Amino acid sequence: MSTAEETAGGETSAWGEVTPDAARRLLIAAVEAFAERGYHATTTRDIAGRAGMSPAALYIHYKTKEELLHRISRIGHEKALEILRTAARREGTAAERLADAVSSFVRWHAGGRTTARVVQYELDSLGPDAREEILALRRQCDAEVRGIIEDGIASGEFDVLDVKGTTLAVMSLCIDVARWFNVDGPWAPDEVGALDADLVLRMVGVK
Amino acid sequence: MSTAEETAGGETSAWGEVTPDAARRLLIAAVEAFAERGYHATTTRDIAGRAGMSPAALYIHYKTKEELLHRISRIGHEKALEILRTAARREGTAAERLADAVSSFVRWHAGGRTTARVVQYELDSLGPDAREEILALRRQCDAEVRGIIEDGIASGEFDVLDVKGTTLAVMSLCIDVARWFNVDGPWAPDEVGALDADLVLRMVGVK
DNA sequence: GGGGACTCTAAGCGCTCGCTCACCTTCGGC
DNA sequence: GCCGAAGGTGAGCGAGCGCTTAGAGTCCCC
Repeated sequence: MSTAEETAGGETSAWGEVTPDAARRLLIAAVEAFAERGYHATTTRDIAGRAGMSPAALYIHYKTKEELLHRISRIGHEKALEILRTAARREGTAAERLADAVSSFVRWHAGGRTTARVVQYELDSLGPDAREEILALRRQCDAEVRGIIEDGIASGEFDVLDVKGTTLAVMSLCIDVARWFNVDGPWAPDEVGALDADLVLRMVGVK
Repeated sequence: MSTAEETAGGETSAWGEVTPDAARRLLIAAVEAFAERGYHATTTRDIAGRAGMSPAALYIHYKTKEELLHRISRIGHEKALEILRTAARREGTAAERLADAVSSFVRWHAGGRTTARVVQYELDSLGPDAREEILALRRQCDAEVRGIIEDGIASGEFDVLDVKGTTLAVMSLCIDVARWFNVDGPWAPDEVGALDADLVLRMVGVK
């Protein structure tokens, strides 16, 4: 049960808010199809077929194919933001919070690679308005990470030359996991999370 | 340095080997179109139009639209490999060679973002045979970076826990530049290259 | 048990896609 | 000055696209 299980791993919880059931099945089918082939190469017939429905059924629940991508992007970014926000606001030193943020964010990208891939790489397929809405969420994600780094500098824990650039690099490390991570590869999401957390701490001058 | 210059920056040199002139113009037009809209969202009419030709002219020089992507991917990966190989084989300490590799590789991704975007993110749009050929080049790129890191460990310069994971992280940092870099943004390619080189040296435990 | 809301389907519309084909130029060699 | 190759065009083919529509099945409330 590769696909269903992978999607179930940490993602169905996020799709739980999507109702009714048929709409959720279509959305999950769309995530899988977009992740595999890309938004433009995916046909509405393919999405409906994966959900076990006729092509027309899609349009009962969604106005257009783009609305599916929009919904997926928004829910995915909200989940990403929640992950980072949780890590940023917990108790602990800046180093602990940064390591927590990176490892959980990386775990999300690795374990939910299907969703993460769509969320991170299909943004440009959205129309201008939808893209701007999603970009605002993305800036909030950046801000959470930057906040932790600034805290660490203020407390003297971190030694950082360029806050904005280092923040971008941290995000790069996390997001790029969605590009290369392979479920059948040698790593478990936990391992990549721990490894990248260690590397990020080195980047900010801890140890 | 708009599109023409950006393309000229480090890329037309690479396209110089493409002849005749019309074939090169089509190829450059395809790079721009693929980078802007993605492979599947780009039409052959758009490519031909950008090159100032009729839609049919494309098929005099290329058998299919996919052949264009294949050619772009191969030439781009060969250029990337050449950049990394040059840095890996120069004189100097492992730290100097790693910093050189990262900064020049990042400069290529930032300055030639148009090409790099196609090369790094449109791989899955190729057919199985072509993809496998390109993946072989990509593995060679990884190997060059891993080689430098292993040299640094052997010489005692670097302190690295996981060679394979650290190599992947270094590549992530470089490649992801193609996703976020904006020509009109606050950074010059040189600056990003220097910043990321510094961060990578921290990751391998130098300083 | 009849009516309305909701869900889904079969069929297909209009359009654009990748690609082809018949034909037209341009030009160097003799 | 004629000829064949090379490089180009306008028109258009078959296919598949996103999406619509007319109508059938199902369920719940009265």
